[in-house]
Amino acid sequence: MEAAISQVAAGRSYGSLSLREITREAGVVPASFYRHFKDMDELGLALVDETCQQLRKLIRAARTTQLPGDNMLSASVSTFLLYVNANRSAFHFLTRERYGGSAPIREAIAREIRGFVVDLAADFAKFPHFSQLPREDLEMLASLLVNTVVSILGDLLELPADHPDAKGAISEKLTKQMRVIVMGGLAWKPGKGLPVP
Amino acid sequence: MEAAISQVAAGRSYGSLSLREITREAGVVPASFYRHFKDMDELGLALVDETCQQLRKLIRAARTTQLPGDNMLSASVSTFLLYVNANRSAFHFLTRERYGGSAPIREAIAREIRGFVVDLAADFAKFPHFSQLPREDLEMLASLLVNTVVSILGDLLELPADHPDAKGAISEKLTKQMRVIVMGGLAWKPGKGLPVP
DNA sequence: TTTGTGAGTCAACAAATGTTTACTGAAAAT
DNA sequence: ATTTTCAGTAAACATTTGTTGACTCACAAA
Repeated sequence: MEAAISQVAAGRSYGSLSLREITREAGVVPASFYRHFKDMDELGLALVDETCQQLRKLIRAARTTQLPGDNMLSASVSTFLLYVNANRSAFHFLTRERYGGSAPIREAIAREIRGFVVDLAADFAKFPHFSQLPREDLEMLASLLVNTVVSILGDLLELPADHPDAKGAISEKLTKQMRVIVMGGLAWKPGKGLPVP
Repeated sequence: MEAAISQVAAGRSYGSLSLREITREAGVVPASFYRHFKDMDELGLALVDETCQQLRKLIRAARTTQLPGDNMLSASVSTFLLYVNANRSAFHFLTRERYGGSAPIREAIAREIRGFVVDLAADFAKFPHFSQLPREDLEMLASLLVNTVVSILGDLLELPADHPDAKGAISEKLTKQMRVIVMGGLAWKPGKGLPVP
């Protein structure tokens, strides 16, 4: 699994990796692959599972620690970006395979993201200001936030691993964008988007 | 080129396509490939160029036609989604290769997106309300919008080609998200994101 | 102590792949 | 009318690939 993920982090797409390349990098004979996975697809799904499990752990930890406050946004952003830097290859894998992978892999990742969105919407509902909004609107706001983070994540991973000033600019940009979304969300009134004939 | 793009639209990633598969689908012998491209990389870049050129044409047309107004957002969203449906395979290619492709392909697509962002920021600057903001903030808002559209586009393309009600939901969601961003942008004041020690 | 089992090796296989070289014919340029 | 160019073909090549079956061997279970 490490061999596969490191190849992906090095710029290859998972679908173009050959079984033999992976076993070669793992220092093992090709036939050994079948002792662990029946398929390349199975390996891919295992990788999605593992990386998402790690990520969920982080989110859960952040959710219990974080308390609402003034600089909540920039604090969350910087802890998130720190975590990303500590796990670049995992995020590389998820980012590249989110749309680039095979159908089952894409579905698995989409499921995870949908899960994050639902959880985040539930968090929003705890704020008095948002508690009145219908679940649909909360999820629309949550997915806007998540998509923004994911987009910026993609840009971040395209940078070489050590490029501190560009990273600073990106983190600042993400914070601003989240602030825009939050302000827009606070101004949001439900029912304005109904189809008008 | 059509052969390659249709394979990608069918769910394969470009990097996993073989030269022979492409010539086979094109109804041509493998050696003929070299009459047109020296490399698979060259084909890939040609595909990026072509699809982006088409897209730029649409944007330019929309920019001269569209006039600011009440339902500007939902109008732009629905024309855009119509165009996407008329060119699904091109967008499939761009979406899948944006992060999944080889380095030169990713760079080419990133360049195009940056171009869109800059153009959109220039459009924003024409509105009296935005004309005061620094270019950096305008681009931050523009990229927020573009990233949101691109994210939703990814979700849309995962749906089967004919699924009208889900498409309606997605278009409604995108319109709402853009409205949130615009409202947040209107409330935005520059200089609040400065580093506070 | 015997027996299983998990993880690995070796050798082999047909199939598929990228690339080259020499050849063909139609259409365009001269 | 002749020549050049363009796009295609045919055959061959050395590699690489996925997968298999028969084997070893350490170590845990019985």
